[in-house]
Parts: sequence; C-alpha cells; structure tokens
Amino acid sequence: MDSRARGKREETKASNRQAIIDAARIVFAELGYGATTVRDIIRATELASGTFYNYFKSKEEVFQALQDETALRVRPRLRAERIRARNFEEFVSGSFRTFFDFVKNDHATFATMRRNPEMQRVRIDTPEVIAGFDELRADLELAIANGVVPATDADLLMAAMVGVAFEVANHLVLRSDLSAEDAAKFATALFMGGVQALPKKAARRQYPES
Amino acid sequence: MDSRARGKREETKASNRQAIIDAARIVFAELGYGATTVRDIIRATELASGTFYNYFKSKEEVFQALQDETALRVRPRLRAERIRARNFEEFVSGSFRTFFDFVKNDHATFATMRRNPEMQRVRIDTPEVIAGFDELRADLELAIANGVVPATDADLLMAAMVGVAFEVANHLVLRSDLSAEDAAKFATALFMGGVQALPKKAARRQYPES
DNA sequence: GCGAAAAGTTGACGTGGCGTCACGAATGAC
DNA sequence: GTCATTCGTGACGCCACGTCAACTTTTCGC
Repeated sequence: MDSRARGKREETKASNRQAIIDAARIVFAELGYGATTVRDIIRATELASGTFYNYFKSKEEVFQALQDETALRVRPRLRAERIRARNFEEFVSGSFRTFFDFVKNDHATFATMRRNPEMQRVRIDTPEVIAGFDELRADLELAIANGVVPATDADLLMAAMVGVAFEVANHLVLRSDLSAEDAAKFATALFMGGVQALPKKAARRQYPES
Repeated sequence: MDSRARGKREETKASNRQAIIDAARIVFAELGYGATTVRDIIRATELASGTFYNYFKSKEEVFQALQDETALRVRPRLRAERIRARNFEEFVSGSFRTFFDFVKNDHATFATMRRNPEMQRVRIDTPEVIAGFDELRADLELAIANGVVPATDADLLMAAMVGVAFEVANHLVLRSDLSAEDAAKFATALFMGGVQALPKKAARRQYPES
C-alpha cells in the first residue's frame, strides 16, 4: 500500500493534487478554457478555495499540468514507434499515425477544443510538450547527419511536421468522416514527398550566441 | 470631409471604436492577451468604462476585431499574389512568401506572441480568417479539378498548408536569423514536393448532410 | 503514548474587474 | 428653438482573485 510507504501526509497531498486536476479536466471540457474560473474548479472538489493555491498558482498552471499529463502519455508511444522504425519513412508514418490515433481515441482530452466558444483556441507549450518537440528535432537532425534527409534547417522541418500534425489533428477532432489512418497516410505522403524535394543547400541553422 | 457626409454621430462612433481597437493593440502587446483586462484597455483611452460595452461585448471580441483587421490587410495581398500566379508552384510560393513577408515586417501585430508569458498561445479564428481559409480551399479544389494536383482531400491539404504557414511563421517571429525569403523557399519546396507524392486515390471529401 | 513542532487546510477578507443601468449631455429632425 | 433620440458616463452590486491568521491533522522526539 502506498499509504503506508509514503505516509499520510504525502498521501493526501497527491490525492488532493489529482482531485484538482481531475476536476479541472471536467470543468474545462464543460465550460471551455476561457470561461472557467479557479472557483469553478475548486467547487467541483471537496476542498476549500485557499487549498487550490497550495497546489497551483492559477488556472493556467492547472491547464499546463493537464497538458503535461497528456504529453506524458503520448511521448512514450511516439518514442517506441520511432525506435521500431527501420527507416525514415517508417519514422515519419509511425509518428503521425501514433499521434492521430491518440487524438482520435482520447476524446475526453480533446473535448475542450470542441466546447470552446467563438473559435478560440488556446495552446500552451508546457515543458513536457517542448521536450517532445526537442526530441523530434534531435531525431530529424540525426536523419540529416545520416544523409537520409537533405541538409536543411531542422528547426523548420520540425515546425512543419508539428504544424501539419496539429492542424490535421484539429480536423480529425471536428470531422467524423476522417479516420486516423487516412490522416496519417495523407500526412506521411505529403511530408515524405516534401522532404525529398527540399533544396539541398538551405541554410543550416546554428544556435546564435546572442 | 467625412465629418460632413456622415454626421457627427457616426463620426465619433467610428473614432471611438477605432480608439478602443488601437488601445487594445498596444495593451495586448504590453501585457499579453491573458493578463489584459477590459479595464486596462479602456484606461488607455479617454473613454469611460461603460462606453466599452457599447462597442464590444468582451476583450475576446476586441481581439477578434484586431484579428479581422489583420486578416483584411493580408487577404487582398494573398489574393493578388494568387491571381498573378501562372501555375500551381507560383500559387504556392506566392502565398507563402506574401504571408511570411507580412509576418516578418508587421512586428507590431505579432508582438503579442512574444510578450505572452508562459508559452501560452491564443488563436482565434475570426470570420475574416475563416473566409481566408475557405478561399484557400476553393483554390486548392480548383487545382485538383484542373488535374494540377492529385485528387485528394482538399480540406486536409488546406489544413497542412495552414499548419506549416502558422508554425513556420511562429519561428519567423522568434528567430532573427531566419528571413521570410528563406522560410518561403523552404515551405514551398516542402509543399510542392509533398503534393506531387500524394496518393492519387485518397478519399475525396463530400460535405455530409448530417 | 504524549505533547510540541511542523505541515496543511480553511474560509473570511480586502482588492479590483465584471457587466449594468439610471442619468445627463450631445445630436439631429422639424 | 424645441423635442426626441442616441449615446457617454461612472457609480453600483456581484463575484473572482490571492492572502493570511486561526485551526486541524500529522509527524517526531522522548
């Protein structure tokens, strides 16, 4: 039992934190991110308003925790898929397919998107998400170093892949006639064809010291 | 003079509205979108707090007006660029180049991005923006009909182009070593190569009657 | 076990933004 | 010049914010 091993103190601490996160997920999905207040979240738990601030500074921070939780679930799958890949095409298609599968199946996580009134989209790039981006860029740099991909700006390549992934994912959530499989096929074909057509001598970016 | 033609009433109405929008642009850039309150905006004008609500319902709506203003400046340029295009490649490269030029040069409009604390991004797809998307999709559908582009899901093609454009634009704002020209070359090469590699028989989407 | 210290919870409190509304001033019609 | 209409105005009630002193629970030394 965790309760023994960790002591009651840490026990309730973890459970309170989780209670807040769980409540937040429900409330965000119900009211939309913008309309949700800290009070709405805390009212959906058994806790007092002051307690919220022992765990998070603001609703932004809870949202970030939610995003991090999601990223923590996706990243291992992506990593596994990439390790399995025996060539660049498998790397790309595996990444897209995994991501789109996740988006399509995990409706609860993405309900916030749908409920958002007035077409407003909020996106927070949390540490976990940024780490995922960095991982992707590193892999792309590796592919460039290995000569599989034309020497080009890895940063832009990553941006392009991320842009396609997120934007297509958005349509995936809103369109019921679109399967993750089809979306992945489309994105992979587009990206693979595109990479091969890249100019060989585009500026390779070095991080400036500014 | 407009003041004669329109009467004083409409005159001040237009000027008040513009004063609010101008103040909002400055304040959003200064505080970031999330931290800005309606009071901050109205305090940056000569008007009283109640007056704000004669023109907008909320800060979201002012932001939307700002976005619409921006879209209204970009769309004609994009349209002109597309009309000038004599083939699909010129269509694509012209679109990217125009958009990236705009992003790179119009620093004032995109300062909000930079000032946003905690990596939070807000994006509102306003009527004008959506109209721009629709225009793009229509053009892509035309290209498909003309056989210039493999028959594929125009919706996804649009999403991909938009995703690449926005995500690369983001890097354009944050990176000083990246020119609009280079970004446009990159995006064009990627997209053109990608389009040609698309599977010929991907599902063509018909709008369902649900 | 016991009692004191540490850690954590609670809800009331001051502050300030929200959206509204009754009032009065400016405008335009005649 | 008079009257009706159209706004601008700022005070108001409401509620969310983040804080904090008092209280409760857990831990730990003995």
